[in-house]
Amino acid sequence: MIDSVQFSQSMRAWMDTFVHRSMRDSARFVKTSGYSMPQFFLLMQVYRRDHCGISDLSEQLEITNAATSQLVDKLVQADLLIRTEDPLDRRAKQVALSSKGKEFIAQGIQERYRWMDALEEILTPEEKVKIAEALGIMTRATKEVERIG
Amino acid sequence: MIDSVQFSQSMRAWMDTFVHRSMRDSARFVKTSGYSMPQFFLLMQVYRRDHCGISDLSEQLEITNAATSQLVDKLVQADLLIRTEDPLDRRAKQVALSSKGKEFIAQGIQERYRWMDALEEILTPEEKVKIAEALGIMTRATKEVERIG
DNA sequence: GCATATAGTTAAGCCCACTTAAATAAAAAG
DNA sequence: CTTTTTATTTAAGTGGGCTTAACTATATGC
Repeated sequence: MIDSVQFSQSMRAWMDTFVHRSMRDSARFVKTSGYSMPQFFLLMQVYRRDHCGISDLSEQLEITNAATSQLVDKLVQADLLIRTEDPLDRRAKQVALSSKGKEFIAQGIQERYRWMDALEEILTPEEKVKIAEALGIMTRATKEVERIG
Repeated sequence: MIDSVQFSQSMRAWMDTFVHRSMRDSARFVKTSGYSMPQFFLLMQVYRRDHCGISDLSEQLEITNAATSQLVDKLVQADLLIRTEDPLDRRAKQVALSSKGKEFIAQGIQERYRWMDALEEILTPEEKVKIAEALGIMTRATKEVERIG
């Protein structure tokens, strides 16, 4: 029981600070980049899936196909996305990041990692080992949860 | 050196899954709530600071005072915020969450914690202890970083 | 006390994301 | 081969967030 309480408390405290930080940093990065949040989210989706169709994206982003199509179109025009016909189904389109798009996302992720470097500097080696182990456990567990339910 | 590599890798893997999850969950919650992301962010800011002025919020959200004023006004009308005159400086306003606003934010945070409960169920007691310790270290370190630079 | 700076609001207007409805075109079903 | 379903696009229209510019009201500095 004590384990659970400690776990919950430390987890919540961590989430509060971490979510706030990552949201703020992402928002700042996107704003200075000149692109919009919806555009960024869409690009992140494509990044995570490597390539995908319009309907996939609509489902993930929970917007209509029409909205996705328009959003994608702008990003294609901005040279961040490449849109090609799916050879197996000529109705469908395959969307993928262009090199410019990849670079953009890479920057966004790097931005996200920036403070991690700062964090690393003030941690002792023993602390790092502990954290690495714990995060490994959590990442695996999260994937497990995602898989099950 | 090996510590650092392991630390970085586990940290990045964790951030990837975690940021994605929390962003998606937040977006979904906000969408179903009927309010907008900017409104949600503003409310979260107020929540984090307990109460604050318009200019404070503008600075945090990196938008103009005019935008903040309008956003706040809508949230006051929606009964999520309470706006009062600062007694020490009658030009300034104090903005705080109403009970409805508090409830809304509480829901948002709870949503964020929901998967954590699922996570907890599949972890062993020993794993929980390790994680609690590691997250405690990280939360303190993050605050330290924030304080310094 | 007067000039200036500061906190916030209001108004006008722009842009963008989003929706619905209609259209196109290809695949699947019968 | 015709009908129906599926994937996407286009067009029209709505609403919201944001900015700039102008305005009000209070505080501060000389």
